[in-house]
Amino acid sequence: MSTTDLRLPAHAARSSAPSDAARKPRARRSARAHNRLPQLLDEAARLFRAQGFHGTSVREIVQSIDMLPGSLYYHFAAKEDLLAAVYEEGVHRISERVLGAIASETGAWRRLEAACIAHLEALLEDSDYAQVVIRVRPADVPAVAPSLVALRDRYEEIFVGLVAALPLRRGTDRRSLRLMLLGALNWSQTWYRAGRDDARAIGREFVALLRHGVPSPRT
Amino acid sequence: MSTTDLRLPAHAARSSAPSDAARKPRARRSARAHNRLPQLLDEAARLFRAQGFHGTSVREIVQSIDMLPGSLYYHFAAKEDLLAAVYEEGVHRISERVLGAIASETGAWRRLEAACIAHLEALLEDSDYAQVVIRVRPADVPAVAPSLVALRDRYEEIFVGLVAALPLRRGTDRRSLRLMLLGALNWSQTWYRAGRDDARAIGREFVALLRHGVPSPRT
DNA sequence: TCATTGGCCGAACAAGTGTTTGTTTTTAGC
DNA sequence: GCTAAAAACAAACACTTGTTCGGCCAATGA
Repeated sequence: MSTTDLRLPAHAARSSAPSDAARKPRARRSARAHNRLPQLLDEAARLFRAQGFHGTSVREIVQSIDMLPGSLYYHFAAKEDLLAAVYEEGVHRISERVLGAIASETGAWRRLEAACIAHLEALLEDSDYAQVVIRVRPADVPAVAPSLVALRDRYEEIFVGLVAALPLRRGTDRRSLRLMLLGALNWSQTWYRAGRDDARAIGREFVALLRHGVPSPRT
Repeated sequence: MSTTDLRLPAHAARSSAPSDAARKPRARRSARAHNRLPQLLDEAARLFRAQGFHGTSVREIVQSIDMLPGSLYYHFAAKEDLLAAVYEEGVHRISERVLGAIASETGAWRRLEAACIAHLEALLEDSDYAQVVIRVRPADVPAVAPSLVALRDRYEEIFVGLVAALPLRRGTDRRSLRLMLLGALNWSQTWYRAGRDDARAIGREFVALLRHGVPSPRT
């Protein structure tokens, strides 16, 4: 399912012939019981989210799970590939959540609203992985930037579809609509504070504002 | 005019008595002919905007203006204070631009629109300074974070006023309105591409969407 | 003309960076 | 129980990071 060309460490290099056609799906490496890759990813997500990519050192990441810096390079060829893995998982989680939310809804506007709420919940109250997707700029990680952009674009395709389904007057600029909505949603990461704000309420409010406009007086 | 408690280098320390009342406005240090502080700030803004704070080293900054790393510390006590200076200048520039734009407009909605367009122009097509304000997160620069937040909050007060002036139905949540609008505007930094997109058009479009809502069919 | 000092150089410092390599321990399959 | 691979250790490497500090020189105001 992995679409990023994630550069793996040397020991996991492609088997043999450089031009072997019919490459197997390459079953995920056995995965033993004692494998701290999940914890490694969790910690990386936590720190990348809180401090960004350049603001987080590999020592910081491995320290909190009692691992040594060098051990990271058994799992990933470089720090940037660790970020790529976290990012991919983040996109995966948001996608799942959003797709799940819209599946049970009918009606273009209700589906869009459900998607926005799910997007926000994942972004504000859920996992660190999702937040990394919004927090870290692909340009900060040159080696894997194209992969990250591709992932994000593919995710936003969901919203392209949702907006396309809206019953709008002919000639309406649906791109602006989408960009405005997603921008407002994503930026909420800046001002959102748990307890004070509520993801569901924000999502509903923003969609309503976009749908009906701001309520004008004496109407 | 400086509101950030910008920690200056040692040679510019407060004169003498620790508890001297009636402190002079402290006229800006003489500023000789040969002073490359402006170029230093320009380069810092350029790089902080493109690569973020942690992604930019002090050597990178001074190198492009043929300065040595140590010389930076004649002007600033720390790298973080350089960022603070750039940030402050950025807020100053956006503020000037926005205030200038709304001064010549009457009518609450027209003023808001003018402000958004000016905000976007500064953010997308104008100076690096303004972009730093949106790009760099205060949390990335702990030592001066409070100052940065205060600056940004003070700037956003302009929009609080503009939104407060809108003729809306009683009970409308003006905070959501403002957050949605500013969020959408700020996030445009992510997808905007010079040539393809146009700041003025984006501003007009977003304000229109917020005012009237999306145009529904057969109305 | 001369003392003053703003502005910067030159050279280093200690700490931290991502990464490599050889080796050891642990686990799974036969 | 033996073996082969997985997973991680231990210890370094080469380099970059932000920062310090003494000295130097040109410009400035008297």
